[in-house]
Amino acid sequence: MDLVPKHAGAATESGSKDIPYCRKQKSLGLLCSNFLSLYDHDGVESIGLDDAASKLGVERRRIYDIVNVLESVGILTRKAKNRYTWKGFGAIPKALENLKREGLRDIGPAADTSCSEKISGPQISDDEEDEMCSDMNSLSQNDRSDSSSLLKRDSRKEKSLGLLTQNFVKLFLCTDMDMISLDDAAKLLLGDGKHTSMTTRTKVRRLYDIANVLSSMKFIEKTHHPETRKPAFRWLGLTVKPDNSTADSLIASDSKKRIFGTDLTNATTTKRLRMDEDRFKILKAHNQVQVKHENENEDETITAGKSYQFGPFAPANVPKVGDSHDGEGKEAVDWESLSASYRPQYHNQALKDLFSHFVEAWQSWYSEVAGKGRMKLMS
DNA sequence: CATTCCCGCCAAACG
DNA sequence: CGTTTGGCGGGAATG
Repeated sequence: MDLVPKHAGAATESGSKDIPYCRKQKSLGLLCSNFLSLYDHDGVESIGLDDAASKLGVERRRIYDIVNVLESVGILTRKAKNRYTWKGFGAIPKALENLKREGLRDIGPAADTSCSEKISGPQISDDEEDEMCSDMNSLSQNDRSDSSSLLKRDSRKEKSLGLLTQNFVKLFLCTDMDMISLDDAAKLLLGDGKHTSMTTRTKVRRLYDIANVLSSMKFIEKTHHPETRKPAFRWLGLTVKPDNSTADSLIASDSKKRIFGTDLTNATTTKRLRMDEDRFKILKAHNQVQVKHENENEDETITAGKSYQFGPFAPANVPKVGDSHDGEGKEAVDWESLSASYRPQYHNQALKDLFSHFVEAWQSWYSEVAGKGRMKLMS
């Protein structure tokens, strides 16, 4: 067997018409769609990375990328080495809820004792991973007291694609700005306050990756900032409100009502928060970003006029039953481009069916959720 | 030229 | 030690 065909360059004959080599055919976004379509079936519960890689015809490395971001949104969970557990789209709401809560918690506390608190140096914070289950994290703080070990903190997890994804999403869920450019996001989520060098470049690269995946799931969508012609992303997914009545879950938990309530007028200086949120605060102060209040303030339920009517997600059609012929308009999704460029090799045409299934599944899932009236759409 | 972002080297993190 | 995970950045493809 030979290794990967290396990259394009010049299509060295090699039979077959010609492989123009379209970059889009290999994008993470498309791969994500395929991945989702492939595993969103009834019997699926466990997913093997090798299996996924070979079935999707991609290198292992790519699977890690996909899986990491999907896990950040709750669709998957790492079960064991080489093994992931499929949780399904139904797990998304809960995951987002947690992310939002987490995000607000990190930003909320405006209480600051003194005004001079130079938060520099070691970010002791270690983002706990939350999640209700799994997490046998023992407090093994076997530190040798002193004894070197200065540079090298963070077990590396802090730079993970997964965390970046979560923070990126938090930005949308916990902020008032619903249009963010990757560049800004990179600056905001920058875990450092100085080395503004190539670190940002790399971060942006990662954000592009993440954005592609999230876009394929219709969590976000690329747009252009009104004023500036700069490209930015807008959140399409749904947002959940923290608490609500409807006794349903165990544990009272109830009201945390005043979570970061107070008000946005607090000009108090920030305190110490997550390294990333830290930067966020600063930028927030400079710009006019304000944290999102779960207040029922203008519920401007999406103006029914654009393509995304009620469906945060909901791909193409769907509105209701029947009507298989969408009347143009509503550019809908790009199933077109997707189907237009499947895989270069391997005559895979079953994907079309898979896509259909995917859409269908998502739809039913969505209506189920909507029926519960447990979440609320926001823009 | 600038933006997007794929590829895969190679090092941490496990067994 | 081998294997699994996955940062990280070059630089090609695209706009």
